[in-house]
Amino acid sequence: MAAALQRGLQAEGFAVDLAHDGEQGLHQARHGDYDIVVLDIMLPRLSGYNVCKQLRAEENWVPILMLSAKDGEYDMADGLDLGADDYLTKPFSYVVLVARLRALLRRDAGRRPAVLTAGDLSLDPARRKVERAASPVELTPREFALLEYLMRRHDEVVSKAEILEHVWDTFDTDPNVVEVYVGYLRRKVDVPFGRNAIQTVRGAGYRLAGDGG
Amino acid sequence: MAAALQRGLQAEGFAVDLAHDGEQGLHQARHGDYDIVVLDIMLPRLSGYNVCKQLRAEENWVPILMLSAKDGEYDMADGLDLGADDYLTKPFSYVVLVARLRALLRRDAGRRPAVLTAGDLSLDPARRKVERAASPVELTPREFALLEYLMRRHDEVVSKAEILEHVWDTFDTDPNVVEVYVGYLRRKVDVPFGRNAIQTVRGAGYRLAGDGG
DNA sequence: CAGCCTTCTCAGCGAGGTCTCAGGTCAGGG
DNA sequence: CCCTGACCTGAGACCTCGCTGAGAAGGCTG
Repeated sequence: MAAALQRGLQAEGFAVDLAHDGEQGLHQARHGDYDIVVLDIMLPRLSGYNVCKQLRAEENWVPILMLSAKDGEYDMADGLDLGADDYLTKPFSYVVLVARLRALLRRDAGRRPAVLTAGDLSLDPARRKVERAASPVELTPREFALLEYLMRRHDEVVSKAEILEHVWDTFDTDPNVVEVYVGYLRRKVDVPFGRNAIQTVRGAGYRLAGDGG
Repeated sequence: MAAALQRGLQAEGFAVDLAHDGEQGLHQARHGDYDIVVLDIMLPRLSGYNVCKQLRAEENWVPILMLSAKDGEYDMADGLDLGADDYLTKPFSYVVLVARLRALLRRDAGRRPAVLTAGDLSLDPARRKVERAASPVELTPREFALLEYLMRRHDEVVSKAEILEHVWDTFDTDPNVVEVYVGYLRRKVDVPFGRNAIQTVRGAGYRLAGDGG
């Protein structure tokens, strides 16, 4: 049945990966950056039930649509309690499945956080969180705005005038304040990690290395 | 009354179908793909009570708002136990009805679990109950609304302006009132338990830690 | 009407963030 | 090798932001 679904969904325009047992599926879900997971309860090696539980325990919030036989050991309430986002019992209509998938994808499209990255440096504008090599970094609002601007233009050389305009919203301020804040940033995201992501381009401005320095 | 409601809601921009008895309503709910169902308890042929029960038994999770006379055979707890998502007793204000409908639609846009959690902090919107580490916490309506909003957006930084818009339904109020209520909340859900779930992000707003602080 | 609860305003305070300044360091050109 | 201009940085003044206690206003209940 999985193969049939795969062909059908691919014809629908989805890109589909298939896992043949729970362990493989869990591994793929962890590392594959999927938009959605379709999870059968009855799986070899590790039940869909446990795959779902495990993913949620790891704070992986990928949308999950569960499938199960009607009289299975687990019922819909269990599935939803475990953190599944939707649930279908066999036999289900293929059309219904696709409709539910689209609904889940639509729902999630709006919430998907746009996280900026440069090497092992990441910045999440919505959560206002910055991480270097998976450890959190605390920034003040001004520092955060500056880093966000540099990351949005990573690999480009950005002049102090541009920075003043976009981060400070002025143009006739002493550019030294930019130098000062670049210094603050370096001491928080580069120096403690032995990196050099924020580079000075003498006479031109600064460049944030796209590979994180 | 049903016809009056239909006209009012249509004026409000909703598309409304009307059923004249329980059996017809059940049939329409089954096949109509509605965003929400408003269900009177007292119906000819099949009570609203039984319509709700039947739909849930069929694993139809369309949001249901129940209406009933004040001293009816069934009370609010019965309705909620049956799987209704919200409940109004007659006489009710039309404005309140619309507000609840919108709240249900909004809530269901994410088909989230009925109970919001963040670590050992939990909030049940339907039952208006909050618990920290399994012990109940008493909140005023305003405090509850604020916590609910923060929990729906846990881990995100939420600005005072957003909070004012969604919890106070204004945008040009002195943001200090938010600070005051955040203070109240902390003294009820964080301080007595030695937690720090509600974090200040200076210059940006507040963040409710997803793991409960 | 009295008492209680809730909401909201206000003003003071203290921590933390921003920015200026001056002196130090460094790169590049003559 | 020295000069010059660009950049870096430590120190500190200033001031904004957020927290809090006090209390007024309004509503609900008994």
